[in-house]
Amino acid sequence: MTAKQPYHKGYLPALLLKAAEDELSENGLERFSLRATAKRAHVSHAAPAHHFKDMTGLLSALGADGYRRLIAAQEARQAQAGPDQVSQFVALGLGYVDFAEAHPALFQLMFASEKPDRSHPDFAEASLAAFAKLQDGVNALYPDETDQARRTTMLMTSWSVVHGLAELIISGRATAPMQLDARSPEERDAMIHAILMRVHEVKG
Amino acid sequence: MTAKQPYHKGYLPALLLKAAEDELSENGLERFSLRATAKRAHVSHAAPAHHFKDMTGLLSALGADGYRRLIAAQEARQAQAGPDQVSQFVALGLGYVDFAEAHPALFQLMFASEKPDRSHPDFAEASLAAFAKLQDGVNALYPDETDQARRTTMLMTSWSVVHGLAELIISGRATAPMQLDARSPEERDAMIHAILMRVHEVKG
DNA sequence: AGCGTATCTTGACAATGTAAAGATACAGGT
DNA sequence: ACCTGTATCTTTACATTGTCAAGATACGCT
Repeated sequence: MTAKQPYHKGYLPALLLKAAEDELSENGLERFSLRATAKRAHVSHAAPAHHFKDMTGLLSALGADGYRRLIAAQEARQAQAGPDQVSQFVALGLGYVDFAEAHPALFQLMFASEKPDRSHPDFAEASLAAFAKLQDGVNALYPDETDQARRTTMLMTSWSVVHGLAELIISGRATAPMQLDARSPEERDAMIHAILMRVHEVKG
Repeated sequence: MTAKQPYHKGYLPALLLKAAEDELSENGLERFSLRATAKRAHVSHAAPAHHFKDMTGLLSALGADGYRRLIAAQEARQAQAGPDQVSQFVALGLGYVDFAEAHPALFQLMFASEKPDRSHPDFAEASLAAFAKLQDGVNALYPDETDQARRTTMLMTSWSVVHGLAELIISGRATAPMQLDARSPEERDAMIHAILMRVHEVKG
């Protein structure tokens, strides 16, 4: 029984995903390193390749998990929102920004990066589910006979304003010029609420 | 007179910036390489350091130039728009999206990257000028007695929707799910126009 | 013409992602 | 119990990257 433990014990994939996310949170997406991730998981630098082929494979799995947690963040907001369709729809936007603020680097990986493989089954399925949820939320706001082109336009508009707000916040573009960080969470939520309702011309 | 030309001739900084932008356009921001940029400019890999200290220095200069060209794209739209303040404001948004579509990687470098040094004088001045232009456009829409908090909210909203649209387009997130690329430029412009006017409650 | 500085090249270094080969653990059959 | 094959992990190696230091060349100035 020697003191050195030559091999790793435990379920490595989950440990690597956790290590990768910690690495992302601390160093950001642009300084992400596969070897540093392996080191953080107390494994050799080539160990990840046996579970996720590439760095692409690891980041694809991590991104897929991110989409599932994005949906969870939205559902958390929906759970504490009013039952009407407008409140439920606004909750989608609030959860979207919540997630981006809580996991900025992961958010960038999911939406603005070419590192993950978007055709990877796990990633594609998860991202489509998140998109479908947004699409359903928009459709619920309009009667069945609404023109399809108009639906698409409103979907595009809603997604753009929420996504843009999230991007500007996490990239720091919104902090210095307009002290958005000085606003209280309640003010922020009220602003998102007002914007989305104005975009959709609903009275509330 | 030997055939080999040991040293480079010409004004290197401009050549390097051009090479760096070509490199960005072809490979994207995440695969950008300083050595490849130097090779493209037919210079040794250490030559850029004498004009722009770092890779950070080069990308900061490139980003600053990007902001100046972003303003130019907006002014080009303003030149062919109506003289009223609403049309002039909408032109800012159209030029913003024009620039993002024409130079996606440069756009990401400018807004969503930590590679450039945002405290670099040239970069900071150019980015502030672009922001000020947007700010002036929003302020022109509202009378002088308008509440400052409301001004900030409307600025935030306008920037978010236009920036989000640009991000979703250049990252490819808007193409597959809603065939945005299938829409004609006129339809795209009309959509941006309608969105911005609705956000600002102006009649037109 | 000579000197000093700016500009550019060459060489070296550590860090990175990936592939190949070696080492260890483990399951299943006999 | 033992052997064998496979999965898992490590080690080694390689090409590429950004940065630094040192050497080579060009050019302005006196």
